[in-house]
Amino acid sequence: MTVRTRFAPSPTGFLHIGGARTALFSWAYAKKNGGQFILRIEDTDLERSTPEAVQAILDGMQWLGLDYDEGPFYQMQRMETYKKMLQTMLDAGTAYYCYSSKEELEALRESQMQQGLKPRYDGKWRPESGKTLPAIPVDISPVVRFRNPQTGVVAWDDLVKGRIEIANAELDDLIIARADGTPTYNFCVVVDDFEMGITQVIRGDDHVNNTPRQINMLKALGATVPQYAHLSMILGGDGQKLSKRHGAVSVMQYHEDGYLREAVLNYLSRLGWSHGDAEVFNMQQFCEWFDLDHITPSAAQFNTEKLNWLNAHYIKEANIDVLALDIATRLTKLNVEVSLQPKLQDVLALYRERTNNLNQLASEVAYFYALPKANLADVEKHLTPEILPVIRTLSEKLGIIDWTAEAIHAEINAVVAENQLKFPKVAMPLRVMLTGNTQSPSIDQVMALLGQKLTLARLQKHLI
RNA sequence: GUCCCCAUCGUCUAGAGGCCUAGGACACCUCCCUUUCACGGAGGCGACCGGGGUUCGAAUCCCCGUGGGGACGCCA
Repeated sequence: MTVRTRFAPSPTGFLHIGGARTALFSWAYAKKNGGQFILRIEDTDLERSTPEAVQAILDGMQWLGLDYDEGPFYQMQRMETYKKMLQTMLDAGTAYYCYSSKEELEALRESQMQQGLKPRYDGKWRPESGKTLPAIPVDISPVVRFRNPQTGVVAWDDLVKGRIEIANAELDDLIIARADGTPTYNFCVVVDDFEMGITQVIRGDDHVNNTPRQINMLKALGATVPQYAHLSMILGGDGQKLSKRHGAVSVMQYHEDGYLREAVLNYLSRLGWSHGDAEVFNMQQFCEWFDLDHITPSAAQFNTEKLNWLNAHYIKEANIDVLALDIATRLTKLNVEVSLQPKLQDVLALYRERTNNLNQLASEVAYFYALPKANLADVEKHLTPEILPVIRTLSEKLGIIDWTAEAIHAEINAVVAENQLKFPKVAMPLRVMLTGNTQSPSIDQVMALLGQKLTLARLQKHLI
């Protein structure tokens, strides 16, 4: 049987890091096994689903390069199918109408909680042989409930967590269609996973408790039960759960914040999954290696430091033209217009090894295209009255040489020797004057790249 | 409260009874390189939650604690 996996987010917000990892693992599992990966938008919650969120999820998937073979399917467009299935179950007696009001159920829940019981439906409207159902109230439109078995156990061999068994006695008759007739999550999932022929359901840990109910419904429908793999959650850097209020961040935010998709992908791959000592690998390699056997069942904490390290690695490895395109965009956001000279690719070649972030890289190279403003403390510290004459002499000599890093280096060396100075004594003021910074690559290389004209002009400004 | 899940360095993890005086990676520290800051190179610090079993032998298996997390919606 060919492998078919799916990613089924609800469009109530952006694609966050946990969802992205779930999608990544499902995607990789399909790729690894030559199967299909399906995207399904679970938008049956009219209250909270938004088209913006749908778009945000699609954008996130695209940025990460998680392409799907089928979909996106939208559950709201599949109502006919759900209604048909609902009727089938009603006819078969595996589902029934329930006229209990919300208030009634609320009261029930409360009293059960007080008694220290697990809150659950009391089965008031559950048809039973020999049982007389209450009179149907006229003012209540009914919900539909699944008639869950009351005895025995539901068990499955979770591909991540191992065997899990739950007594049916722990389960109650869940609502599968609301009073307005729309089906609920647990029912749609079951119908879709069944009809879409999903073979492995890879999803978040928080669905473990839904699994036994879904298995029971699948069985009631006569469907083959897929395999399940429940991924543990990703905790924030502080070890706390991620939520809208606490640290949950859109994957697109990582793009904004200067991360390369390759770094995010590689990082996410290693969160909860491993392949021996392998740390750095691309997605092709990942798809070859990926398996469910090496997923950790415990929760993982997000660690920005390691992401940064991977980001540094991928910045070094990136195709220089692709990198230049990205950095040019970021420079534009900094109101810096990239000119033809010096070539951005050359600048990046000199700078890319020194950073772990694209935004940082952009701001570090900005001075090539816009006049830098050195901070006062640096100016005072390095542009001393003693050194300025030396720089002036150097500046004059620089005006008449071949503009190569070697020649520049030789000139600096010459003045350093003449004045019996140390190299940094001259290099530092040059840095401040030319880059506005006290940190840069070799100053001779910077000057070579900046060009003779710009270099002399910037020096001149400080020598007046 | 009830049910379910989890537990190796600060963090991500390797580990399927002897290969473990527990390996790798990030971070941290030291040194080297050096034209500043990085990069890079070489070292270092650092963990099997506790207690009982099982076994010749347990990080690995079992039980009990403890701690953490999840679920208990006409949300997904």
